[in-house]
Amino acid sequence: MPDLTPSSRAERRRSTERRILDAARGLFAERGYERTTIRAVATSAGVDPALVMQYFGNKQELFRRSVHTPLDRSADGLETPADLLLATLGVKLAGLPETSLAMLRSMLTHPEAAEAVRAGLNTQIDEIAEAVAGEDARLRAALTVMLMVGVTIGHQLLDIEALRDASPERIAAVLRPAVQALIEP
Amino acid sequence: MPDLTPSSRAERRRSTERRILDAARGLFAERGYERTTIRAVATSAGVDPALVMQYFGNKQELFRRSVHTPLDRSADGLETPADLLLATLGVKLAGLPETSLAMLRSMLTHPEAAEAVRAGLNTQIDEIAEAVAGEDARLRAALTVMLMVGVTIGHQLLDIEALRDASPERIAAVLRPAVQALIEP
DNA sequence: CAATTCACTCTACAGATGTTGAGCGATTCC
DNA sequence: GGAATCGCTCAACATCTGTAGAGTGAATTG
Repeated sequence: MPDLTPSSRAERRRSTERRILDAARGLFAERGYERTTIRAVATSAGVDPALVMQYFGNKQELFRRSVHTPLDRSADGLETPADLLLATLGVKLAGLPETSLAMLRSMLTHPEAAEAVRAGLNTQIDEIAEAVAGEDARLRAALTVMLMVGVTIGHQLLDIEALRDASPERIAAVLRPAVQALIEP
Repeated sequence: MPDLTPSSRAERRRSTERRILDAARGLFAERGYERTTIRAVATSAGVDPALVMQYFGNKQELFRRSVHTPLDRSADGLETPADLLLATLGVKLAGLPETSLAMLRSMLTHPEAAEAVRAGLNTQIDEIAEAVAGEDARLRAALTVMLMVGVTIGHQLLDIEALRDASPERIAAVLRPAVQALIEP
């Protein structure tokens, strides 16, 4: 059912590598790091488990590569002039990229995911803090970011009804005054 | 080093059961469900792994019992008249009970923990929604709750610097206007 | 004090997991 | 067209996991 052309060796390699990464990313996002097995990834990619190892060496590295976002600046290191936060939240609620879902899902139980998320969030916090005046700038930025994270978790990972039933626009609208209260002392 | 009195059989039983539960709770809170092994719990409690099984039947049940909060109403089913939210947040930031930490830690990767947390949060949301007027009551309540969860995760589980360095009072103070903006349309 | 109960440990098993090395067969190179 | 390359699979490993059953010795009971 995929492409019928066996194509060249190099192409095939890239193709299956991508299939493995896609499968891994999906499973990491859905189940988190520990519950995702090499075998499950291999099966989902239609490949032998040993091949996964050959390609990525170990599970850790597979996770890193799955979760790596090449140039997608909007994914995690967003460009946030204080109020566009809500726009990017809209994006997040509409459907966070699987790389981010995978890291969010694993961040509480997998040390490396935790570190990656921590680093990403701290970057965001610093960026936002610059746009905020006052002594509490970093604190306010951090609280704003964790508000976004909390809402995202409730919506995307925990599937809280009250959030699932609301449109991203409505959520953003309700959230706006709260965000303003946080970043505009 | 513990009590030297071997005491009665019944006492000893309760005592070691509590030791096991304490050990389990601590490990679940620290590592989450999957990374916590029966053997680690047993070792930490100074007991044979088989005894843990004998006492609790299986890991799932051990988790349930570890995480069960007997009468601690302030833990998760808080009594929230809309503004006392911040007071209870203060409690959370000062040090969430380990039962809650264990569930929070595991909620993204362990289905049963997810369900328990979802149920607890929905209860909170309902309680808060009653105190909020307007069409968006439940949505506003949900966003408020997820704000709290987000901040708690950042502070307790991810150890975000900007939050770690701030006192609970300061956090509550900065948060107040935002919460008001959410629950007072 | 003899019999029994019972908290507790030892040993072991079955299954899953990450990981490895040998090998096969088609593609590529000269 | 023969040799080398290389994507890929097979079979197997060592380890760790949750879990079960038999047994032991001290507390309890009559």
